Amino acid sequence: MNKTISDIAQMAGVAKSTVSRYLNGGSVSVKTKQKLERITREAGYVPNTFAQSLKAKRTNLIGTIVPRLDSFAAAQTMTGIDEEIRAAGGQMLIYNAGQDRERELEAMQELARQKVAGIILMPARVTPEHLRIAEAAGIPVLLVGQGSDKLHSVIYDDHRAGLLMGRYVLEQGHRRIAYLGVTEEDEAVGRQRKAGFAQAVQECAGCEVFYYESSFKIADARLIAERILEECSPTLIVCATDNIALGVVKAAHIHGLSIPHELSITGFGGYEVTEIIHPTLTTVRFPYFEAGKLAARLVQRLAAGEEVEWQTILDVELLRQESVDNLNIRSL
Amino acid sequence: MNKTISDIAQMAGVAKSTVSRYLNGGSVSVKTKQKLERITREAGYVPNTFAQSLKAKRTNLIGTIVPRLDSFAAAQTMTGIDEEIRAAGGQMLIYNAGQDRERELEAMQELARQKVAGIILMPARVTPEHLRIAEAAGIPVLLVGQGSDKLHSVIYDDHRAGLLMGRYVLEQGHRRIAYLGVTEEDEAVGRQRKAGFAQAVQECAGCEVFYYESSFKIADARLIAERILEECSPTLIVCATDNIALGVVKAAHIHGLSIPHELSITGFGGYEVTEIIHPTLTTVRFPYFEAGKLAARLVQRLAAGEEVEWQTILDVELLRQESVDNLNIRSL
DNA sequence: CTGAAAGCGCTTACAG
DNA sequence: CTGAAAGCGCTTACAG
Repeated sequence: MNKTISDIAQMAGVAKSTVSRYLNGGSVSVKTKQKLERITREAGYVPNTFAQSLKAKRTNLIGTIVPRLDSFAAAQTMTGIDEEIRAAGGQMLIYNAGQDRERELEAMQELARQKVAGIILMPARVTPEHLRIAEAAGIPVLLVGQGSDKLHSVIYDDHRAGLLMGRYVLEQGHRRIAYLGVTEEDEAVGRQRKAGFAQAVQECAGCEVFYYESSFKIADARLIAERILEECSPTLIVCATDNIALGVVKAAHIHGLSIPHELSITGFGGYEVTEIIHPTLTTVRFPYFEAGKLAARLVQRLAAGEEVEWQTILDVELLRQESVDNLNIRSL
Repeated sequence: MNKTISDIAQMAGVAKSTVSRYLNGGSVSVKTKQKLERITREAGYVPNTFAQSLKAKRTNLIGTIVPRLDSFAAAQTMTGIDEEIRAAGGQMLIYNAGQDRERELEAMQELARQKVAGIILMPARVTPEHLRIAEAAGIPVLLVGQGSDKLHSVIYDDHRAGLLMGRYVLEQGHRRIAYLGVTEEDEAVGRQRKAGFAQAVQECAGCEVFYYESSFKIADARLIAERILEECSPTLIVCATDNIALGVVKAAHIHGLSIPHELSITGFGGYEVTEIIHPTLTTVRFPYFEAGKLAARLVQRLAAGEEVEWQTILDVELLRQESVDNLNIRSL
């Protein structure tokens, strides 16, 4: 029922190859061009993508592997990737790894098998298997959010994010602080943010910091927050992500602690919800959307065989909102 | 560099067709089966999906068209669809329509062209063009969230949602209420929710309701909330979605109104954030994830040529949380 | 159970 | 500028 290139060729009285050339912008006489233009339009011709890909051995698909579909960061990044790829006439194929490393690796193989032009990966951690599969895939693999010395990447300046936040809260006079981080297996979120924060602390005398660890889940963060409040009564809890901060905010409300006067709280991420809640959450904005757009551009250039910068570090921005008390003013 | 079926055939000393039959579970002798098993494994053979699809004229891809990637409802639905399709050995191809009807229609055509096995569509509104394209596509199209008398659908009981919420807030003694809805072009969210609410109001004497309209955006809702507060000072604002409710909550905070004592607020949706904010938001839970799973099952059955129920209505559940004041108790 | 052959719809050198 | 031919990797009747 769908017209093929042969049908068109027959209707136009030319050879299939001429139609193909016309379709792909090859050299065709003005006359046949006009004729073909009319006929393909009238016949409602649409090329069969499988046949095209089978022959050309490539697609305009970019595979995107996300840890989960329902996270602010993933959604923003996907939106950015999609926008950019669509503008270039391509298409984004999303693979949900469900926060499971095995599925992440499977996804890479599956996408390679489908001959996507490139893969954008948002891993929690880059393992040797990732590198092995990426190499075997034979197509460009670009990392977002985590770096690697073997793969191209777009990353955030997590260290600076931690530093900015650390300096800011110290400026505000906080000296008894809990840092609620995540596993150091996560280089970006677990190590770098914490290291940046720790550096700020080192620059300042007489500051006491208590380090804790949570998963990325709001509910888990909330439980640990309860323990923190019991164990060390800080004036401030610095949380490694906005979601963790939300869990801590929840715990504070349940304990009847007023934010920021009885407990200050900060996050990292710049999720939309941080501006919605009351008080608004002081955090560091990460340019997820921009990272997605950039990643899409880079992976497309890699797919085209172009040279591309090895690693791009995107800048972050401190968002001073309402959830941090200024202890200097108070003590005046 | 990738092995083909011919390579395998040659290595095994059999014909290509035998290899193909083995791969597709056709009748092969135990002996050749074992041989082929070993050889395909050792050679790391992976079939070329394009060649398969070209020949078989079908894929195991299900296209999903979402209005946006970064919404709670869309994310939950996609996660459900993905989980179910993956379990069945298929794959989900996501298309982001960016809340643009034109792009939604284009996406349908594009997916049809790619010979996906079926399309799951989450439209804001079903137009005649949708129906025309769906028919021309020649593949099953299933709607989620909006019904139609021409297409299969999975919908929510929006009318009952409105009714449950209406009855509940009236029970709590509210008699001066603002309803902040959305355009009636949206049959489900705009018309049905409001109609259910209006029915509850009709069952109750002496209740005054002021109807307003907003877009789906938090910022817009916030602006309209300001107007509502000035114009009619209700004890309660019923919002057509949780996001709209968040905008109203924000406006209340800015005006220094305490929730729920000075202003009660409700939403619809059951977004995760409603349990995070303080006070928690009274809302109606919509089973987005379950809808996604069901939609995936149904569209796959349709793709297999099976008979499927025309429309499935999923039930909703009132979540009584903290954002509605009980005026009865107070007046005692 | 197995093989030879045709063909899915397209692209790409190669002649002319 | 145009056409005939080969081939991408697979599946599917059809014989045997």
